[in-house]
Formats: sequence, structure tokens, C-alpha cells
Amino acid sequence: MNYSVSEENYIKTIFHLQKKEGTVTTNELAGELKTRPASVTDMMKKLKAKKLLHYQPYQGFRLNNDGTKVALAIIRRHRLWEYFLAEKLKFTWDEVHEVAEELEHVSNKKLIDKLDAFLGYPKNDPHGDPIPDANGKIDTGKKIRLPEIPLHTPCIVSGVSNQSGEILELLEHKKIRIGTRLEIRKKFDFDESLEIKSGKQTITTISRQLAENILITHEA
Amino acid sequence: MNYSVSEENYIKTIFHLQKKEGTVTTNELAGELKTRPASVTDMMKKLKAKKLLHYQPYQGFRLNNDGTKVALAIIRRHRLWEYFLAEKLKFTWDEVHEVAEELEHVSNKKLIDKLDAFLGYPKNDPHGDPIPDANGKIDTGKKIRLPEIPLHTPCIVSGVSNQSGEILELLEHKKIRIGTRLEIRKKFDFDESLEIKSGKQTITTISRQLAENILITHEA
DNA sequence: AAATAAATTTAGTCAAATCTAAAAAATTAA
DNA sequence: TTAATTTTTTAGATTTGACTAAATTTATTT
Ligand SMILES: [Mn+2]
Ligand SMILES: [Mn+2]
Ligand SMILES: [Mn+2]
Ligand SMILES: [Mn+2]
Repeated sequence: MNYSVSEENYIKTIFHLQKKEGTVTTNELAGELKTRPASVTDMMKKLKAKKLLHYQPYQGFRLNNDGTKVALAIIRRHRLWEYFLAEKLKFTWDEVHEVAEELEHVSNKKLIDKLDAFLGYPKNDPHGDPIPDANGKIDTGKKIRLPEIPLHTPCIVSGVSNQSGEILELLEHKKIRIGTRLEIRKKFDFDESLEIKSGKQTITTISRQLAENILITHEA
Repeated sequence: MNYSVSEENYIKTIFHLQKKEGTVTTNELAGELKTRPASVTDMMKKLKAKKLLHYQPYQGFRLNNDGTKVALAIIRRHRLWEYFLAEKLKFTWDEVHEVAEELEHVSNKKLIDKLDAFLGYPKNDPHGDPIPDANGKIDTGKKIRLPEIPLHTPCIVSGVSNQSGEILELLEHKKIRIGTRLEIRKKFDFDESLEIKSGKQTITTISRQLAENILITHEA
């Protein structure tokens, strides 16, 4: 059970894509991995032979139990390294992903479990995404996008669904980060912008585009 | 200037081998890398084409300036990760090498320089070997093996030239580590064993085999 | 229900890194 | 200084993961 960098990248990407639609298509995967559909078909045959996914020609594919376990192990490594990079090495939010893309492929179980302990068993990566534990268990508390929260309902920012430097800059400027307590004060129909109270009663307006990328867990 | 894992392993191994003899042979390298001589010849052609080493068929090879720079960058990554693993993640001495063999190939300059800073710019890895700085400068203070030190001359353990779990166990038991102050009390001609005073006046006997693997820098 | 378009797979190449077996060169011994 | 031995290189295959171009299947339109 040791997979090549290439196989791991396919497995991880299928995992993320299938969360939306259930089943993943050849073109989708090719687009996401910046490769060609023909290459995807080749790899699907190999991963099917390794019994990591369901795949019938022309029918799309979906990870099976074993494939999902492998995916979660990769995601665990990825997110623990992201946490390490942000928390210990002082990388910014938008820089960690690229480096973690490489580190995630160093698959030494003891390394990762010791790293986890060293970091204090963090629950979430710097983008707010949950980190699977050593057994592959992951907190699947569903996240809602900010525009779906009713008026005057206090809530807490738990993630962002876009990890670019641009959104980071904007959120930093508005002092919104993971853990920030928010409340919507007004919703403007004209442009769907929101007036919010954030943290210590600062009031700002945020655009629909921004609001849609802010993820909320419903607690308090 | 980005090299494959395979190229990096060749470059690093040549660097280490050529310290002894100056020039490295095909068989030596094949033996060290557990590959076949024919594969070595292939790779030497490639590295020569990339202008990283001197190589004329049948004449052996030696890294040139550029190749040496690349090697030092790899060694820097390797040793910084070893330090991290031992110091932060509490791996033992003999476990770090294997993991660092993988981590060394993640070649993101910013990652390594930030890791260096996070670790407090360590000078030596857990085996006592010097860590090249961000410019590739490395402390080449020559190390002497313990049997070459004269009687009654205080000296300090600065490394070991064998990194197995077995030697670690023995050194731990005798409470000899890097930084330990030693002095030779007697040399026995019969079996070349040494009676030494180590640290706080503990006196023990160590075998010739062990003594030869203990490296000393001549200071105090 | 054809015809057209889009998605997917197959067929055939290619580059990187390895291997085995055979040939050639260099070294050592007779 | 030949002959035997060792070392190194060449030749030809193989595996992995990617590509292009062509064929095939599925989905959409008339
Ligand atoms: Mn990756
Ligand atoms: Mn993340
Ligand atoms: Mn390596
Ligand atoms: Mn070391």
C-alpha cells in the first residue's frame, strides 16, 4: 500500500470532486489535474486494478472504501503540514497550500503522527478545513455560506472556500479570520451586499462574492 | 534548475563519496545507490549534459562547482529536517535519516530558510554533521577519530561516523553524546581498547570499534 | 430517428529511470 | 607482453506516466 505521487494526486482530487456530484467524470478530473482525458482514463484503469475505486468505462468513477481511506490519509498529511507552515513557520494563509502539495507525499506514518502531536492535535487547517485524525476520522460538520445565515444571528467564521492571496488581503483588512464572531445587520437586495457586525462591534459592508466564500458553522 | 528525486540522490551520493577519494567510480556509486552500473553510466551522461560534473568515459566523475552547490543545498535540507525530527518531533538519532531521505527532496527555498529560522539556525545535525547555511557555506572543521587523540587531552565529542541503532544504544548507555567532554586515560595495546573519563568523572572502557566511530573536534 | 456534437476510450509515441546481456576498455597477473 | 580478470559502457527491453490523433460511445439537437 504505497502509492506514487501521481496516484496520490489523482486519489486526492477525486475525493474532493466527488463531494459535490457523487461521481466524477474524466473531463472534470483532467481539468482539475491539468492533464489530458486520455491520461485520466489510463490512471483510472490502474486505480481500478488496485481496487481503490469503482469504474466502468463511460460511467465515471467514485472512490470505494479503501480509496477513501487513502484519500483521507493524504488530506491529513496535507492539512497538518499546512498548519505547521502557518503556525510554526509563519507562512501566510495563501502560501501554505503550494508547499503542502509537495510535503503531503512524504508518507511516513510515524512522521505524521508525531507531527500531529507536536502541533497539539489541531482540529482544522489554516483555511478552516477539518484535519482527519490518525484513524482517518474527519469532522464533517456541514458548513453554510454566510449569505444563508439569517439576520441578527450570531455565528462564527469557520473557513473560506477560496484560498487566494486576494481574498486573504481583503479578509485581513476587514479583520475577519477563522474564529471571528459575526452577525448580519442588513441584506441589500440591489447587489446582495451585506452589512455585518464583526468581532468587537466593527461594522462593515461586504460584497456578495466575498460573503459566498465565507463559511460558517452554526454554533453560537 | 530543478532536479528529479533520482538526480538529487545521485548528486548527493557523489558528493559524499568524492570526499574520500576525490574521484568516484561507476561501481562505487552503483553499490551505494543499490542500482546497476549501467544505470549509473546513463545518469552520468545526463548530469554531464546538465553541466554538474566532470566525466570522461572510463575516467570516473567528480562534481564541478555547480554540482557541488546543488549537493550542498540537498545536504542542507537533509540535515535541517534531521534536526527538526530529532529536536521537535522527538525522533531518536537512528530514525531521522530515513525520513530525511524523503523530506530532502521537497526543494522550496523559502520553506527551508523559514525552517532554518524556526529551528534557530542550528550548526549541526543530530549526528554532529555540519549544516550548510542558506548560501551553501559549510563548516569544514576536520574531525579526528577518538583513537588519534593523545592521552590526557580533554576533547569534545562532535559526531559519530555510524548512525545505526546499535551504536546509539551503546553510546546512550555509556552516556556519550554530541557535546560530551572526554579524556583518554589509558590505551591498551592488546585489543586497542581505551579507558576514558567522560563527562562528570565517569570512567569506562570502550572498544576499538566504538572509538573509531567517535569523532572529535580538537577544541578544549 | 437521424444527424451532430461532446465526452471518453483506444492506439500508438515518448521521455525518464531502471534492468539484463553483450561488447569494449582498462587493469592485473602470468 | 600476452592472457585473464575486472570495470565500464553500449544495446536493447521494460515500466510509469504523460501526450496526440483517431475511433468509439453517449448525449443533444434538429
Ligand atoms: Mn500533491
Ligand atoms: Mn487547506
Ligand atoms: Mn533521498
Ligand atoms: Mn545526519
